[in-house]
Amino acid sequence: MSQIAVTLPDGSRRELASGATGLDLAKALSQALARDALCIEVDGQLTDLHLPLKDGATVRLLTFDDPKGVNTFRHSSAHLLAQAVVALFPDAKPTIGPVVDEGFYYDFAHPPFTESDLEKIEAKMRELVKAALPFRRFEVDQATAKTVFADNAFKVELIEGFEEGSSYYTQGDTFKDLCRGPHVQHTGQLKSFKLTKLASAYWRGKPQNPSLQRIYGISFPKKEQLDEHLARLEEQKKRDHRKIGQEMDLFSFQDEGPGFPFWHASGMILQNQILGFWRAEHEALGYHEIKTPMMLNEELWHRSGHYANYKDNMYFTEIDEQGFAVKPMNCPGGLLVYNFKRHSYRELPLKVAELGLVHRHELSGVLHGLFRVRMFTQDDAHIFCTPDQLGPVIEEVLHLVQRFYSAFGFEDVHIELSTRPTEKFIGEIAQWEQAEASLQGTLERMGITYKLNPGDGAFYGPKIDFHIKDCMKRSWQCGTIQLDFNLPNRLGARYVGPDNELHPPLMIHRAIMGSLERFIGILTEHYAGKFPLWLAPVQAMVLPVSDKFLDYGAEVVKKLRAAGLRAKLDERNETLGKKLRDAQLARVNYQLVIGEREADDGTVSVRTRANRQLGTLSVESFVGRCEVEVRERRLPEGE
RNA sequence: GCCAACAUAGCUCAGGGGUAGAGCAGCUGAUUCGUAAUCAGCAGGUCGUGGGUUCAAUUCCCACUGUUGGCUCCA
Repeated sequence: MSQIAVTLPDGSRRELASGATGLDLAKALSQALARDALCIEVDGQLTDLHLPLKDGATVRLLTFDDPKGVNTFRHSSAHLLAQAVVALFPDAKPTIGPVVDEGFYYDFAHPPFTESDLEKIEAKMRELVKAALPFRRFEVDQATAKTVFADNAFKVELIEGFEEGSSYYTQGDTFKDLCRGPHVQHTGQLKSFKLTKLASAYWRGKPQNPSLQRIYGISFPKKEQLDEHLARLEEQKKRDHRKIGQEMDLFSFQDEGPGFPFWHASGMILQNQILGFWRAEHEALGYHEIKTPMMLNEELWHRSGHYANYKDNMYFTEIDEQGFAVKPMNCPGGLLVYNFKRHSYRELPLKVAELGLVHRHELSGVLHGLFRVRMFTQDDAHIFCTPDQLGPVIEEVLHLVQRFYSAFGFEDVHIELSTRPTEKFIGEIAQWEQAEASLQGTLERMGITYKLNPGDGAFYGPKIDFHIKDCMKRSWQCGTIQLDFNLPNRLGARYVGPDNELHPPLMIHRAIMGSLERFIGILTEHYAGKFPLWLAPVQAMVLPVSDKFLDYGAEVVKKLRAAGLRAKLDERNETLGKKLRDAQLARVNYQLVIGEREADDGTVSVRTRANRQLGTLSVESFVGRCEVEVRERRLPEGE
């Protein structure tokens, strides 16, 4: 047979010479495709372009535009990295080099690398790119594979773990690496890359295994894409909430309390504004707010099951010879309040909110600004209801969550539904299925798109998680709705039904922000510290053109404060330019310049943080304008 | 917790085996200023903590504390 035919994604057929490869197909289609194609999908199987095509196959050429193409590209980049490392450090043993969300990494058995090693490795990689070494695939049986990689115990271990034979790839004459593939055509395609981080990691992630040196990198086909990526990282660094938090005096961390944030006055304004909004939203829906103690008798945590499952993350102490634990969660305390009196079915659904300060002992190495702390405020609520009420209750929470996020400008919300784990779960399967159907039905009725994670639920119930995207396209899991078939039983929660019998209520844990502290961290980076007026710690700075107008300035500030605005007077003996600059750098929403004209007319000259002149306004009309902006919780525009 | 790097003035950072430096912030004074940095002067540090080496340590070594980046992604 001298001809084969393949089907292309658009359904058309293409005839090729027998033995033609994916690359031949790409060449036949277009010059650009021959250059940009990274790998090919043949009957749903990813494979290499240099391999012959099967007659009658359905094929799809993949470029960097396809996520699978990105994967192949970055994976090949990891191999390029390994090749460079081995060339420079012949003793280094490559282990694994997978693709991750932000690029790729490769782990080597080798003493720690230094930053200057990274530069050398990058230079070697560029050399190898220039050489445009082809990737070639070889399939071998296990025994052969073991001889090929006999000098690398890690690879041998991997090979021993494989069910079938294995494959390896060469890049030029001197480098080969065990790999499932596929890979790009040649190293010349892997032009734009950057090694970003050095780290150590354990072989297979287990602390008892040898420690490996991990090198992280990122790569793109085009330099502009790399530059754009690096610019984005730069922007993220500029917006780092730890840096802005320091600049704006929002919070601090002290050696005396690692992982325990100290909230400064400006940061408390953010907290109080957010919580004011939060409370208003909850009150409107008939939530009751409670507050339970930070420390409770250890015996409660045994009964609740937290001791058994969570004690490594809890803080313990002793009071009057009794063991006590600092609460890592609010639910047991909340249930004590629920159990304090008898409840009727007529009270359900009962919605009980708690802004609970919880402490969790996180490993010292994972602490990270406000994003990972050991003490935080959960915007918790527990809803007690009957199974029949589940749908409407969930619908109300979904609306609330979306309204809440949208107030901060988070419109891109991604929702995931996690269902019963296959093993290790409590409760009846029928109960799970009813609840899952109810959650799923509600999501679908509301026309919400969501991702289903079968088996990912907690052992005590299914859950819905909310992920928000910040303006830098980073995703953050914040809100959660978790059904709990466990705790009401463990702690004996009941209500009296219409049948005058006692029944366990269905308990729902839910949070919108998750952690207030972390949410403020996210907001800080999302807004780059340029908070909307309703949140801003300092909303207006009054700037006298000279200290002759300090008295009038004080009068203006007094009026603004009387109207509920957070205003300050810059009393320093500085030039106007200096005061403007400092107010701008302090991210104050409005700069109010006052001089002779304004003092005479009772006005202020208004300049916005976005550097727009609003002209001269009477103090009253400026206040009116701000009141509207605050009431509507208007978001900053184009700053 | 583990691996690595780092810790110098309120902040950002330079320096280096022999009495510690800059810019900004602060204070004092001059200037009285119209939309992103006025000028001059002053003050400010047990160089994270503890130990060791040395005639001498902030600098070199060790430990501790804290911070930073990693520690799920499987050839």
